Amino acid sequence: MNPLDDPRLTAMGLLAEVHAGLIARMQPVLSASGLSDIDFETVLRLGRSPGQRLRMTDLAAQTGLSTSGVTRVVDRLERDGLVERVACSSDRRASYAALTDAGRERLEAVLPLHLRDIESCFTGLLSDDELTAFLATLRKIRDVVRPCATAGTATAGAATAGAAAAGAATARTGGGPHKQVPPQGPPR
Amino acid sequence: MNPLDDPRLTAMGLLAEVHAGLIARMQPVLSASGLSDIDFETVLRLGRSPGQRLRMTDLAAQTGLSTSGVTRVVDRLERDGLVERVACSSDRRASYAALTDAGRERLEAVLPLHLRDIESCFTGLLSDDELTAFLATLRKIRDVVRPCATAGTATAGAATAGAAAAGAATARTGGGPHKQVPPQGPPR
DNA sequence: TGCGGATATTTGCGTTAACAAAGGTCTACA
DNA sequence: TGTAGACCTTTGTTAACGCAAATATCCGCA
Repeated sequence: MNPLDDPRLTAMGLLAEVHAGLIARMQPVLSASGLSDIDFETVLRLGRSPGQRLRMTDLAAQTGLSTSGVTRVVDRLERDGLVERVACSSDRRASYAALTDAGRERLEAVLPLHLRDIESCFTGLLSDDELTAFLATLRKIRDVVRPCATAGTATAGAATAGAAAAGAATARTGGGPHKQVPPQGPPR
Repeated sequence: MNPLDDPRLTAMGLLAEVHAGLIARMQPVLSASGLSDIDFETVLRLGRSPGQRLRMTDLAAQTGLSTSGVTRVVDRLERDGLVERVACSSDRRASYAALTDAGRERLEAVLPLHLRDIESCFTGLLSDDELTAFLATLRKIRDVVRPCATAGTATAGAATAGAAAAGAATARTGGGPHKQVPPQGPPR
């Protein structure tokens, strides 16, 4: 038996294949709206955040991009008028990336089609129970590979300052010193 | 209720987060061995293929890279001595990327550590039943987003010529005209 | 045999992202 | 007050990838 045919490798490959396949399926709708994957994710995360804005660093933590990557994404989105930089009043080092009205409109325009895509290639294929189980398994893995993503739910201290959970959008609104969680590995 | 908090978006985000998190977790072991993600995937797929070789185009289909991307990956791997180009005797346009002994050794050297990583962050977290169910769900999605990946199992005709299934390594060994399946979307 | 369309690979060019370093700002502490 | 260290963002550099074009080869058909 070839050790290269280990079922664990197959499992990883299947997961990667599904992810890549879904991304590829979503792409036409997104790019028809003039947004790359990362553009869409950025705009979506801003839209989900309180005040439709996020500090550059928090955006980097949420998207998995480096901070310089975020700088350039926001450069592009700002050039297109979808996002604008807003100075942070409480910390002059920081700046917010804030969704503009045009950005919000663009986002709401793609959303129905995008949701239809997700529905038709992913969630809609599964029964309620199956989807629930699938998501539960994903969360179980997520909690191991990105432990900080679940922080911020119970502990109110500054120890939870790192990246915000993907779906929770619990970004801090500003203020105190940021005890940055040491990066748990090279980004991406 | 904010339409941006749709559970379908959360589901997609969770899947993406798990995938990215797993990749990040695997990276240290791989890069300690001098291989990038894509290097490892390339070498692994070659190792799994009959004769430890694959035509450039087939490699592109399996990895999701463009053909030019494969050219460059193989350039790098060849420079490092892990892979070599071998002329295809039956079609002088084509060339194989073939794993060298050094490539095979490198691959077998990382494999135990890599499998340990997968085990500790993914498969090992789940009961047998849960893993089975998870993989079944993934396959269900895969069959929709990448229909050609399951071809080649029953139908013996030339219609199955496109990409080989991720785990099956059923690459054609040469010969007939290649009815390339139209790309089912922009790669990656 | 000879021609035309299709296929396999490589190369030029533009875009994007990560890493490293720089510049400005904040907090803590003496 | 003043200094040290940490932090936020941006910019320069380098690497990787996709697209389009170029080149070589193959296959079908007259």
